[in-house]
Amino acid sequence: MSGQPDLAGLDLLVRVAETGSVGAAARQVGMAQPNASRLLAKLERQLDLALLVRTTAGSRLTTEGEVVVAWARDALAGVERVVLGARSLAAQRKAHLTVASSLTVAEHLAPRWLARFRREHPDLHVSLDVGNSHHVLDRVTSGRVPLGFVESPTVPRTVASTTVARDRLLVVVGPAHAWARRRTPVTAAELVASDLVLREAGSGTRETLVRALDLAGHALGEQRLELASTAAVKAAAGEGGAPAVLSELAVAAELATGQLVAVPVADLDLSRSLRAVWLPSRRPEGPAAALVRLARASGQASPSSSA
Amino acid sequence: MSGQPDLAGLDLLVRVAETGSVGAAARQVGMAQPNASRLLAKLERQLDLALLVRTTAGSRLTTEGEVVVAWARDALAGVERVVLGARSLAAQRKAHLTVASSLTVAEHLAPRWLARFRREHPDLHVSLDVGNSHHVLDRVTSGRVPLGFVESPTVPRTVASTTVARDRLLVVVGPAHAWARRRTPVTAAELVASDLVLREAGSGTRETLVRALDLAGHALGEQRLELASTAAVKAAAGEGGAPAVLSELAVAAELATGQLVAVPVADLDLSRSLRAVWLPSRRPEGPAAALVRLARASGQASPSSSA
DNA sequence: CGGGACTCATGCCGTCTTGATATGAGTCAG
DNA sequence: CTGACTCATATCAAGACGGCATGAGTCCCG
Repeated sequence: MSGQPDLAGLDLLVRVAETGSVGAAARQVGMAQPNASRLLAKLERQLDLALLVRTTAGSRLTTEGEVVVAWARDALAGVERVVLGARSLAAQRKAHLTVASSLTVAEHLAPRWLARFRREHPDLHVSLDVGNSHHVLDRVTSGRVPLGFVESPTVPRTVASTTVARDRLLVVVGPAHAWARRRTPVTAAELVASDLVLREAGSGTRETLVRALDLAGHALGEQRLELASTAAVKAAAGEGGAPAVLSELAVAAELATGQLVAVPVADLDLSRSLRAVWLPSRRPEGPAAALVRLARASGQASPSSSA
Repeated sequence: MSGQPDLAGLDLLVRVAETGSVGAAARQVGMAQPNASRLLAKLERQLDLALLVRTTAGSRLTTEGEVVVAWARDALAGVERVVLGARSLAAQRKAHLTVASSLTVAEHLAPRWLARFRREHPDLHVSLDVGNSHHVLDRVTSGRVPLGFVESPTVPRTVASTTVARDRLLVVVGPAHAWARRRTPVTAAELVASDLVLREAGSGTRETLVRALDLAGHALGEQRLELASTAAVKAAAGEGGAPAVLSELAVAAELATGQLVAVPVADLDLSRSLRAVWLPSRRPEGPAAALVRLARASGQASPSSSA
């Protein structure tokens, strides 16, 4: 029924939790108090939950409200990443620091870097210039950007680099696919014989796969289903019965919810490193150096809990 | 400027990425095609980005669009958790399986369980009955719910239990606080002497802290700032200069972005286990057993907090 | 070569939602 | 007891949104 709860409503709710007052929350978002009141009432109606205990001296959360706020914070952080990211894509003009980034990095790592970076340097606009690995290396070597991030297995000798994270390609299928229940690894031969779904040529992920297959003495056939976006590949793999090869970063969420299942693979090395790259003559300094440091820090922060 | 991008717009964008067609995406969400077209145009205007390449034979993503879609999926998953969670809170009436849960579990673990559980059993309505640990144990021992989740350090002998995850309380301060730069551990004595911000009495987190302090031979003074919600505690600790004690699950996101900093603590054991509890006479079976299994599985997966 | 089925965009209209304002009731501190 | 705060309700205009009709372009099949 209630398809989409208002983001403004959730935002408001979180602020009420923080300030203890509907009016104060309304002021924070520049909204008139009566409208805030109405919006919160609507939210409660939509969710069919009593979220707030309104007294004439302020508002307190109910137990349910408390829980919903925690969830809402998470959700709002997610859309904040979209907004911040979109700004970084659009703000080429006003940017003080432009960073070239490959698709995988931009999609899965950059949002957190940007969010954190923004807190440390609120006055600094950083812009994202995203393309494939070739594009990134070109931008860096030509000196048009001081820093880039790529997921290539190797980088040319003309640039300096440091590894900020590791990544691995996974073979995934929908839960209904026969391979989902396989315990013995799939071989490279089986893989090329299957009706694999792929990104179009030029994608770094695809090139990594091709190279790995090549090293194992195999080659992809010509007749493949090629889709325009990672999302389309995921959808095809999940719904339909075809296997796909995607970055583990790209499918982490789907693996967690069981929408996709990872298939063990034999005799193929599908790992690669994500590197920061720069011209040796232009070693990162100041903000750029901070960004690299931050990237490396969040890269290794993934395993379980931190000290 | 562009405060809140429409969720409907992001949803639509993701579906366009999956289907390759604006019209098809519109049909999926039950929206007329012209409106979808208009909404997407508005989204592009708001973000100031060209997301789609519209041909008269369908629509393809631009590079920027591709990236935004990945971010949007994450964000949408976040709000989906809110919606699913809210349903589980509200649906007491129609529920086929009701589970009692403490606040910490409900806030930080339940959303993923619910999302995953929903995929495995789409027809099953599970309802969340959240309260403090005492409440949960009461519901379970009285037989009103077949299963509960608590974060107590111990459980009574009258119930059976299994540990599904571990948790630890952290002392956190805002980045501006003096303790943020401390390398030597804070002692229990320092902690009770500080102007600690706390939840109101009755919170499981607070009781764990009190017990740990008690074991170390300390007691909290009376005059404390008590706030009504975890969100308010976080805000007070982050903005103001006061330290707070919160579950590591609760502050994972803030630690990642640097809004809060964890302070090392000496001579206090602040760890606890999150347990599933049930009556020995009513060992979980079917869906309930599946839920416990699932909880344990995601517990030892990555916290990956993110999204 | 010419339907037919698909793609998308534009223009129009009625409705519903939203924002702004005014006001009243209840609580709390000086 | 007054002033500053809390919240809710009512009202009105402006803007957004949904639905429908239409036109232009592409692709495929007979």
